Formats: sequence, C-alpha cells, structure tokens
Amino acid sequence: MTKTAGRPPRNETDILEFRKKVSQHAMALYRDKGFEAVSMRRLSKAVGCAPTTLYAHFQGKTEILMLLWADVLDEMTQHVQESLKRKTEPTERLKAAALAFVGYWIDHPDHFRLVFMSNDVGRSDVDSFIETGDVQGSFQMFADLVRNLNPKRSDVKVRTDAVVAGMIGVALCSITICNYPWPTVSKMTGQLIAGITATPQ
Amino acid sequence: MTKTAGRPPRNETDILEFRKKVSQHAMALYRDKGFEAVSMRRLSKAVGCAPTTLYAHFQGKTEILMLLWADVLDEMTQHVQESLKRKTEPTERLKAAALAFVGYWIDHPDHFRLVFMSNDVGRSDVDSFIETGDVQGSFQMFADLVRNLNPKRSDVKVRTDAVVAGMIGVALCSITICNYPWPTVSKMTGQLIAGITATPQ
DNA sequence: TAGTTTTATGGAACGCGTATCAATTAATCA
DNA sequence: TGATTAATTGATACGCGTTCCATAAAACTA
Repeated sequence: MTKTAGRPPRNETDILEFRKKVSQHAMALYRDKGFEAVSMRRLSKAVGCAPTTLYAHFQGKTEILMLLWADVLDEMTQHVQESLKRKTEPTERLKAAALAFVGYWIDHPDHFRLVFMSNDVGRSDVDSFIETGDVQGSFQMFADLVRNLNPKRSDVKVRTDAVVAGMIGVALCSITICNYPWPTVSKMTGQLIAGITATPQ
Repeated sequence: MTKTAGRPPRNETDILEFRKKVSQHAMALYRDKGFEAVSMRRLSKAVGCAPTTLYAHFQGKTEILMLLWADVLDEMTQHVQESLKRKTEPTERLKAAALAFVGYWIDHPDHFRLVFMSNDVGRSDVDSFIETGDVQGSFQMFADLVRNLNPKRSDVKVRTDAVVAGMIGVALCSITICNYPWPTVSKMTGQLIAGITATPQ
C-alpha cells in the first residue's frame, strides 16, 4: 500500500462516472435506435472516446449490454405489477403475473435477447464478474407470489426459480422456434403453475 | 406454366445436391473445429464457392445452421434413451429422461446455442420457412413418456410441450445466467415434473 | 448461328467485435 | 524541472455476416 511514483490509477469515482456515462449513452442508443445500434464503434462515438478505450473500462460488449438489464427488468416488473391490480386470490395473482411475464418478453423479443441471449455461451468460463442484483430483484416478486400460495411451505425458492426458468423457456421457445405448433402461452404457463400449486407427494 | 425464354431455374435435384454438399461441409466444420469455425467465409472455402454464392442458396447463416440441428438432436435423443435403461416406473422414466435432457445441454452449451439461440430474434418476421421436423421428432419421445404417466388423460401435448419448454428454460438459465444461485438442475426439473404428474384441480 | 433472357457467380464494400501496439497525454514523486 | 508511471488514443489488422453490382454462364428463340 505504499505510494509509488508516476500517475496514480484511476480514481474510484471517476471510474464510476465513466461507466455511468457509457451506460447512459448505451441506454439512449438502445431505446432510440434499437439493439443493433448499440455497437462499440457507435457507442464510443456517442461517449466521445476511442473504441479501444471502452475495452479499458469493460471487458467486452457483453458487460456493457448488462448495464441495460436494469432498465428492461424494471419495465418488465412494472408491467407485471400492472397485471396484478384488482387480483386478490393468490393463485389468480400468480397466474396473472406469469402471463404478464411471458407476454412481456414475447411482445419485446429484442429485450429478451438483450437479457437472456447476450452472454457468450461457450466462453462462459471467461466472463467472471456479472452483477446479478437486477435479476435477483426482479425474481423476488415471484417469490412473494409463490409464498402467498401456501405460507407454510419451505420450498419457496425451488418452486419459484423453477417456474421462472420455465417461463423463460416458454418465452424462448415461442420466440425462436416460431414454426413449431406450441400450445398457447396461457396454456403452457398454466401448466407450469400447476406444478407450483401441487402438493408434494 | 408456359415455357419462357432464357435460362431455366435450377434443377430440383441440383438444388438438393448443393444443399447437401453445404450441409456436409458445415457439419464437418462444426464437429471438428466447433461453433465458431462455421462461418460463411470458411464454409464457402470448404465447399469451393464464393461466400456470396451461399446467399443464393440459403437466406442466411441461420438457415445453414439449422442443417446441423438434426445431428445434435439425434445425439441428444440417444443420450436420453440411454438414461432410460433399466428404468421401468413411468414417473421414474420421465424424471430420468428430463435430467438427461437438461444435462445434455448443460454439458454441451455450444449445441444449445446452435439449436435454441441461432435464430435472429427480432427479425423473426422475415425467416419464414423453417423445418421443424427435427424438433418435432425429438419431442415425440417426451410425449410418449408423459402419456405413459396416465394414458387416460387427453392433455398430453400441452403437458409435454410445457415441460419441454420448461426444461429448455432451465438449461438456458443455468447456462447463461451462471452467477445467479439457481437450485440444482435436479431440483428444478423435479419441480417441473411435479406439474406434469399433478392431477388437474 | 446470333441474340435474348434469366440464372449463377465472385469481387468489392460496409459495419461489426476485438486485438495489438506504438505514441501521446496526464499526474505524481524525487 | 525532469523522471516515472498510468491512462488514453489512433492506426492497423483480422475475420465476421451481409449486400450490391457487374459479369459470366446457360438455355432458350429467331
């Protein structure tokens, strides 16, 4: 921890400031021009730095795209919350939330790709530091809904995560394998929820 | 149906022959060098034509990648069948198959990306003619397993497709959101199957 | 055979993500 | 001030998917 000569490393706040700046420009690009507009070259031009500089602050495009997760997940969460209005019965609430969840992704396939298909599959051993706080927060909502089904049960997390992953799968399949005659989203999510409400044998 | 002047369209068999040739070279590239080796430039070099020529025969890379689906799905199916040996009880069989299914994708994330993440999400209005025969065949196996749980029930397709989509979601989440503390694959698939075996309320 | 019409091809180009590397700028210490 | 060290930059390069366009090739009609 001794001071050395020469230019000191980046200031902590400067780092955050730069990351925030990049995040804002990336967000603006994504919202205004869509997924494909968020390129390293265009983004660096918007930020006002060289494309190479971005690689000094982020380990790659994937890490930058993750900055956009929070926005999308917030919007999705709000959409789900909206669907819960005037619903009181726990099962009905979960069902409505699930439908809204899957529906959101199907209505916004670009957002789905952003969150769930941006990672470099196959190179996952490399990308080490991923913030999952956003994801965790968005899934909390479902944990509450599941808990309210039967507050006495202790396996809330397993059932929640299973149904969330299941819903994501339903969205993925409906979006990408669009020529296979999938049942309606409503039917499939209903089936997933049947597993949640069932009593363990 | 009158004959017109000028060079006639490609011969039907020639078309199939060329597609087969491309398919074989793509397969060899994928098996030998991996996903990233299957590029339009390398593939065209292997085939012996210009990169542009490929676009005269396929509408894009996605359509070429789909030629590889059958191989992967066959291997996956075989792996699942393997897991069924010496399993007789219907629920146990379904559970074993589900575990093998998800496990296969997690063990081969490149294959997962190939089949489930190759489509151009967002441009799905364009890519019209996708062969889903491969997929359909691979899912048939699960339809049988689900039917055997309770041959009297008529909602086999809904329950099968829901659990298949759910398993794909489990695989997707485990692969791409690898820093979120998902429950074990075994627990999540078990949860999905609970919905299959449950009796409708 | 000459001309016409349609298909098939390949070269060039665009923008992309990413890596390398030398040169420059900035901030600190001696 | 000068030396030292880190951050930033620009140029260059590779391979990628894809599109455009001019040209070659093939099969017909006259």
